[in-house]
Amino acid sequence: MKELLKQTLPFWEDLTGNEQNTLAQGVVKSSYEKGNVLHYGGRECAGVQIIKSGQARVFVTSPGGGEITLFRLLEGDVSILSAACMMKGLDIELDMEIEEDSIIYTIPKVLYKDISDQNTTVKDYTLEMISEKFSDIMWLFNQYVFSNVASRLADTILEHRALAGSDTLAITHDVLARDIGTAREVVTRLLKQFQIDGLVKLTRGRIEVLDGANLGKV
Amino acid sequence: MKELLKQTLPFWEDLTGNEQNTLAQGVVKSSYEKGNVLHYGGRECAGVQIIKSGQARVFVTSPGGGEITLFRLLEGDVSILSAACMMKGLDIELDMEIEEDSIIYTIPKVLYKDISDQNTTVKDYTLEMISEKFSDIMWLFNQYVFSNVASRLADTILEHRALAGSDTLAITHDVLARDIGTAREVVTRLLKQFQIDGLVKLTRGRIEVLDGANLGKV
DNA sequence: CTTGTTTTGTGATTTTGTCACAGAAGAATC
DNA sequence: GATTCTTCTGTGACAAAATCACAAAACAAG
Repeated sequence: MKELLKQTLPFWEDLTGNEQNTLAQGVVKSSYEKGNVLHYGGRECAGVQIIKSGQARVFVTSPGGGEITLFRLLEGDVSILSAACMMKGLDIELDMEIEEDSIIYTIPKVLYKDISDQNTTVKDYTLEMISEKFSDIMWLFNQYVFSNVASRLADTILEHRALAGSDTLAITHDVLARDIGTAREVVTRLLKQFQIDGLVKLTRGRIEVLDGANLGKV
Repeated sequence: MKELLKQTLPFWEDLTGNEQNTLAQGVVKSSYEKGNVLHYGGRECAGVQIIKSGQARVFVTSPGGGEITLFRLLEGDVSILSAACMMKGLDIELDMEIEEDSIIYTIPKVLYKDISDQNTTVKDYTLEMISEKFSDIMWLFNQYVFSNVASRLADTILEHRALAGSDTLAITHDVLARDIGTAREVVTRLLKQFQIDGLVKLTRGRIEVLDGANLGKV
């Protein structure tokens, strides 16, 4: 247990032995199945989450049902936004969908807050993590506002390729549509064109990247 | 001078007399004329800025020349994002356009950083301000992604009305287009429709809100 | 080898963005 | 006060993307 915390929390060594113990004892382990959806927002949130195994997708939702993926959490990632509610001034609504059966350790918000109040290194870490996510989302915002759908789609496919570490992706048009915040039909039509252009090869539930270099230039 | 700092910086009273003096002496005063554009981003930034008088608009720019306004700075506001470069992990590109002749006091980034490193209250303030901006931009992102242009336009008009404190706004279609990140022609067409619907009255360089209540429901 | 479910494909329509100008309102100059 | 000049607004034509409404495959399970 302490081993996991030591590996994932950069400030671990700066904690006192006492703080380390409190943390290690307070951490809560949970398992989630693929398809589960958690919600953070308003005045309620889980706390700082550590992904022990599995994969999750953090996204925003429109009243009309539309979605756009902000980022994914992979094994070893630490999610600070799931503790947003404890930050003064930070009031955002997020959903998290478990994409692969996951085991997640949660540092309850009160526990994290106490340690953060006492320990400057932890506070610095929090600020840094928030800043990082802020940057990520600014980047996404720019992409969304200023790029056309085709190039956003191409980028997402390349991201998924990097994630999978393979040219063959087990992914549906629907997932891609949710990632980039558009309609499934639009993705289908564009992929069709990508295939005609020789960039990808399509089969049901599967996309094979044939020409990553040119896909990146779309 | 100290008076201004005391009024705008909530952590002022928590500083030591020494820190207060260092700050007061280090602050730089500058004046900017309407139309000036400043850029923050990458590894360079001004520092924490205090708007003594005037008005400015902070926005992002696309390679193709498109713009979208993130927020405005008014008299008495403190801009923390203009010091983004000193925050580890926070790497964003922003522009700031002076909309009214302004006098701005800047706390140089090194100075702010030193004080922030020594004083927990200042660090808390920084985290809170960043979080607030993060929230604002998440809200904007949601608006942009999930609302149609008409309702975004209506909302912006109402914001400008609140800002001006009057139903008659001295504003051009172009400004509104930059605010909501669309083309000027689109704004012209929509405003035309708003006028037909009896929501606003249009004259050159001027929009009069006739029915704010229904404009909010667009 | 049916029956269901998930995924993909397509046409028709609407909304929004882009391009290319034309016209109008004010400001500046003669 | 008439004329240029500049800024702002209006519009038609077209392209890109979103939305709606289904149909057709592909696969899974019984």
